[in-house]
Amino acid sequence: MPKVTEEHVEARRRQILAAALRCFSREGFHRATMQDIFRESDLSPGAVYSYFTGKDELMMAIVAETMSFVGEAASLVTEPLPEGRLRRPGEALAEIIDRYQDFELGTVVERARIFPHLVGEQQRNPQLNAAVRTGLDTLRGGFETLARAAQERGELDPAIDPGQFARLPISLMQGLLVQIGVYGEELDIEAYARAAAEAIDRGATLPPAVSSA
Amino acid sequence: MPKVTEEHVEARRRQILAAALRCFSREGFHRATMQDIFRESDLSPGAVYSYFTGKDELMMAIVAETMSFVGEAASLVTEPLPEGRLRRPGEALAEIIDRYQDFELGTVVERARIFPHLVGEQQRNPQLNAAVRTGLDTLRGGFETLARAAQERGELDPAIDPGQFARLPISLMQGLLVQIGVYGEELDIEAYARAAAEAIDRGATLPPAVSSA
Amino acid sequence: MPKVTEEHVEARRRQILAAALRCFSREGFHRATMQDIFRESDLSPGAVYSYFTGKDELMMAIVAETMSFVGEAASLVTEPLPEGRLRRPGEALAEIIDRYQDFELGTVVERARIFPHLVGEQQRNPQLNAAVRTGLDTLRGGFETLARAAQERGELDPAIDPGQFARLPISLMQGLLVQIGVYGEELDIEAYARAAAEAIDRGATLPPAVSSA
Amino acid sequence: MPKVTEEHVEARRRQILAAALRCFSREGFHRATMQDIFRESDLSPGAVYSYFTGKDELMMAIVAETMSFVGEAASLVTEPLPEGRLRRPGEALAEIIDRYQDFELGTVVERARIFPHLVGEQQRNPQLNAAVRTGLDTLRGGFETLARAAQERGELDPAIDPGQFARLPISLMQGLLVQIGVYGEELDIEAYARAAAEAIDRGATLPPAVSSA
DNA sequence: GATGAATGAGTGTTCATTCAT
DNA sequence: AATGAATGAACACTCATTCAT
Repeated sequence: MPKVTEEHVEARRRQILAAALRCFSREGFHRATMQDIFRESDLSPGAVYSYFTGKDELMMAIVAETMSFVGEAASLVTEPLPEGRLRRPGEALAEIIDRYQDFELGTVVERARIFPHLVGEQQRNPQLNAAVRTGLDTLRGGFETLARAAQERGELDPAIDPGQFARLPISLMQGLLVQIGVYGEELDIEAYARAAAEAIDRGATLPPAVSSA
Repeated sequence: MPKVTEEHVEARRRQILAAALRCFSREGFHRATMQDIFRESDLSPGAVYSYFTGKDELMMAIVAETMSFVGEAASLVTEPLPEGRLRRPGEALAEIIDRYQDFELGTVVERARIFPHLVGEQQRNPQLNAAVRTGLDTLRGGFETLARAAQERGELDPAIDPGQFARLPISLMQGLLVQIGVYGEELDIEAYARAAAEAIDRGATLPPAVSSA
Repeated sequence: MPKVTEEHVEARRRQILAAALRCFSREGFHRATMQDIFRESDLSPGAVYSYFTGKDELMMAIVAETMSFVGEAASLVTEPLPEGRLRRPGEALAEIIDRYQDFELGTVVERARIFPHLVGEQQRNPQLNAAVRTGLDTLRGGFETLARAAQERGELDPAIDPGQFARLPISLMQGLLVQIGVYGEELDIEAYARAAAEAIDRGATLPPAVSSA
Repeated sequence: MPKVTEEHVEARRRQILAAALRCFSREGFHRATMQDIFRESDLSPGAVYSYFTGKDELMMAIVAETMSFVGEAASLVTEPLPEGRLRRPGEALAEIIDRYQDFELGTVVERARIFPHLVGEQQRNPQLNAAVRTGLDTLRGGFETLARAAQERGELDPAIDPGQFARLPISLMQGLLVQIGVYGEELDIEAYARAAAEAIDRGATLPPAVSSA
């Protein structure tokens, strides 16, 4: 029965990763101990080590899971809406934030609190840095495309440099994560998303009034 | 000659803090070892320990120095310009970014790379979290004041919630730091500052054209 | 099988305590290093630290074991003999010395060589000092009781102050330990015990014979 | 002026030794730090190191000073009284205790509290052990001589083994030091000395009354 | 002579990992 | 497959000692 076993293996890996996420998000990658993870997962050292080669692999698995969100976000950004048009940049940002809340791994606050540790790790791991750059570049490229399209539609000031502009929604996402890390559950993510989308699409929200004139 | 000694002490402390900043920003607070700092500072363990009580104090000194920038930024935000008017929010953001580059401690990239480690630390240290919250709340309050003033001057859409809006320039600063962490020297901070200021003040840049009409 | 595990734990703790006793008795509490104890116990640092929280606990465990002898001695002193009478003070002292040799922890010489280190520790640790005082006060109280009883039986000069007198058998025990520390195996403990008992009970053993003459 | 300098040197050495005694007696030889001694002596490291080669020499100087008391005691024991007779053993013990209180080095309690540290040191330093043995053997030899003389004078039970008996006054001195270490100033040394002398000379104090009859 | 900043070997302790059961 | 006792390299930190001033 390879299938049953495989499912079991996958379940165990999930159980361990969930425990690792909680520990890493609470203490950081380097301060969390394997003991913490053994305790949090209710598993013995031997058990954990039979599913992962060690702490590094656990870290990287958490990192990969988190980064998969960036990839998902990047593909979401440039995907046309059902009605055929591309999203406005702020609209895309709001949707990314929305999806972030439904992401499967742990809770929103836990995921947000992993973020600075991921950045810290990426700063000292060239391989990881390369992966992050690629992900961010793709995402930024997507927002740049949306910005150009919005400019073409007359929804965004044509004087704006779309390449620089495209960094801003990314920053607003990153800043959101940092602020969730600070304020926890108290932060109103929906309100933030609306304000952020508005600010990014501001040039866009007015012209409709103009074009109706 | 107390002056000479005091200067010497201060110089040594600077030397050690600079080394600590480099180490912490490269490796993170918990991964950087005291040995790293001894090596980086060209000082022996005993020497370092005669100026600081230990790793924690070194961390906290770096944290405090970094946080002092938040305080400085907060007071800058609400300070009226020479001509008497308050800055527009984006204008204030651009100036904060500007000042950040002139901050005395280490290089811009080193300071930026400390940022995620500071966030990670603050997430698990309630005392530090309280300090960060206070700092961010003050800064946000400042931006909120600027936003209201801009609305009163007719430069910002009155439909905007100034409380939520005020989070955005802060996010744009935080996102900038994260992106410097990723892209290092390659990131064009000036261009980012211009784009960020524009986006925040967008409602403001158009009306002049409108009012001139 | 919790029993097996519990036995194993207890055995390991004994093994470590025995090693610690040898090290502490040879080098003193503060000069003995944990490395010494790892070597002496044939255990790794991690193993030792999984049974004891650190050097302090090891010290205190040795101290407690040693002090338990004082408690045992105190209760022995005032316990009536099978034939119903109380011991003469010197008799009680001899029995205490006797029991000391059968005490379970380490060898007689090792235990004796711990003694000055225990005294040194007690001199700078108020909590330990309080415990030692209590123990000694009880023991002295016991000898005082025996002295009064001997006086009543006409075996001890009634001019003697029993409170002061009661310090002397304690000193003879302490002095024995110090001299074992100096002379090691060469010291004839039995002969010492006989001489000490005689000296303490002298008023008791001779005068009856003399006065009857 | 070699004389002035020599005096100065001697004064400085005294000052340092006094500080060292206080530190060692408070913390023990191995727990007291050189920093403690610099602070206690109001001298800089360099100053202390120009009078003593290091901590070991300081320890040995304190030890020597303490041991010189043993030598003094030994010669006192066998020295005939002005009236020509030898002291009774208990009489000699009382006088030793008396002299101990007038000893020049530090206070009585400080000297007493050095004692266990000295014993601890002697247990691990063969050279020091040899010196202590020699001192104690001489002292014991002295008491043995007094005991034999007392037996010859009919003041001490001839059945007593003078060799073993001679250990007892030494133990009573050692026990006194230990108990001063425990009880500090509260211990009534005079009362202890009287009780101890009586116990040692017990056979002696009664017969004179008998023989005079 | 005197100072005290500096050294660096050595301390107590932790924790990722292994492997006999 | 699973356990958890055990390992040992690496860590933060201390302190006896030196030496440029």
